[in-house]
Amino acid sequence: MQILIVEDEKRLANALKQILLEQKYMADVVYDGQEGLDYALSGIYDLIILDIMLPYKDGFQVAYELREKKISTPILMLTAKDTIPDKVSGLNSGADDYMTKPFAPEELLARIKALTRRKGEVMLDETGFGDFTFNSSTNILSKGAKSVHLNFKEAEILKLFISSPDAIHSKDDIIVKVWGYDSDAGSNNVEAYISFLRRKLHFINSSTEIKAIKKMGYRMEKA
Amino acid sequence: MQILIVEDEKRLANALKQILLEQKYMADVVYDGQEGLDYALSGIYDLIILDIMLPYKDGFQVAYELREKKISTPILMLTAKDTIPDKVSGLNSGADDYMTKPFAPEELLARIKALTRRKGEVMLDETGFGDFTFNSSTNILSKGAKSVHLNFKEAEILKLFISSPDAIHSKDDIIVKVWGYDSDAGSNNVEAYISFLRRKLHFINSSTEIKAIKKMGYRMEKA
DNA sequence: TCTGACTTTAAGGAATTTTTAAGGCTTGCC
DNA sequence: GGCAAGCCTTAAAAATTCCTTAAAGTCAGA
Repeated sequence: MQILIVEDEKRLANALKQILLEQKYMADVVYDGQEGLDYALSGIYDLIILDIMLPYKDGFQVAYELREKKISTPILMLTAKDTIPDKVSGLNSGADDYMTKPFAPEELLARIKALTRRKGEVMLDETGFGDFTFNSSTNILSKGAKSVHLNFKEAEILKLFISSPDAIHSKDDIIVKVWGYDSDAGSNNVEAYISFLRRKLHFINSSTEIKAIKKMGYRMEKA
Repeated sequence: MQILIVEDEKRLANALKQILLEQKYMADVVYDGQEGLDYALSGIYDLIILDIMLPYKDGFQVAYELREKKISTPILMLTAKDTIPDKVSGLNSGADDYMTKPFAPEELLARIKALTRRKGEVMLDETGFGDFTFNSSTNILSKGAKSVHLNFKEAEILKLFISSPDAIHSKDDIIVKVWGYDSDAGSNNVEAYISFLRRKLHFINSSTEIKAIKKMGYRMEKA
């Protein structure tokens, strides 16, 4: 997850970067509007944190030009003034959310989460269990040199197991969480996917097992 | 972990409750804002899931009044609209997080976990009697280094004995509770399973005994 | 429209659980 | 001792649950 910070108060900019790094986001910092625009146009960012008061080109202008050029990266505007006019201009110019300074890091993180979630996937990044690692933004499962791509449902199920290790997940549970509460998937759907997952775990030579406990569900276990 | 659901769409409300119950949360459901406020004021909840559009009193208002009254229970707002103004009002009115409908159960659970993490208690389903322990989520019976897996019916019967120690359980009792009211299992079924259980207790070197009391039933006794 | 990735469905076989049934034990009583 | 009643154990049949794979369906992008 790449975040661009465009903020001329260096003190604040660095504090922001610090907060983000602690949360395992990658963050780049630039100090004026023009530079911000140049960087943002690369399109590699997942979110832009954009101050309004900036040298050379203000935040409104940057946001506007970005949208003009069809860059749809979410923008979180920062403003020192808590005035309605500013808010409105911010939203009109293409920002997705705004926040007034000063703000609590908590709030910043909540908003970042909200804005980046919209693109679909959650950003748990690299997690793991036992001897493998799983990158939930690329859905790549790997161990050592070997790796394999998981499709959506495989990934969802794996994330379930990773998120509550040692728990046993019933088929109904898995259906509700992965297929949805009003789906008409049956137990065989789960069985099929468990089978796919096992095959892929085996393919990367992981010794982690997904064990079935009859009438109860499945449980992932380290070797 | 007690959760209050304030949601007027009954279908959704019940689905939510279902999801939560499966995760071993306790959940209460109310269908309008006023009632939601009344319940929440009791302060017994660890989390409140609050819809915005509600009869009598909307979610913003409920959240606001709760915070006014110094109730700091975490609030997870639900909104059908994915608009910035809503998000902002939600956060400003005192919500801790919000989620737009429709949502994946996965996401809901992740957020609940995040919001309630502070009190983070995990429930281990370990019980025991005499010299053995029994994990009722994995159905593993163990003593010291030795352990053995119980199948469904064995586990049900053992749980019966553990739940009311020292009681005498008649065969009819056991049949009703484990096989069901209208089953056609006979006393020999129970005898067979008692036998299986004894063998497994012996296998792990437990000195706990299941004694038969003629014409009456069985009782589990410490050595 | 075709292709390729993903998902669902179906079916046979493997593994485990549950039931059934038959014979053996123990106890108490004649 | 002989017998009956109740309980115990075990093997094997029956039923259920789980596994795997192939084939068919679905859907979005080239």
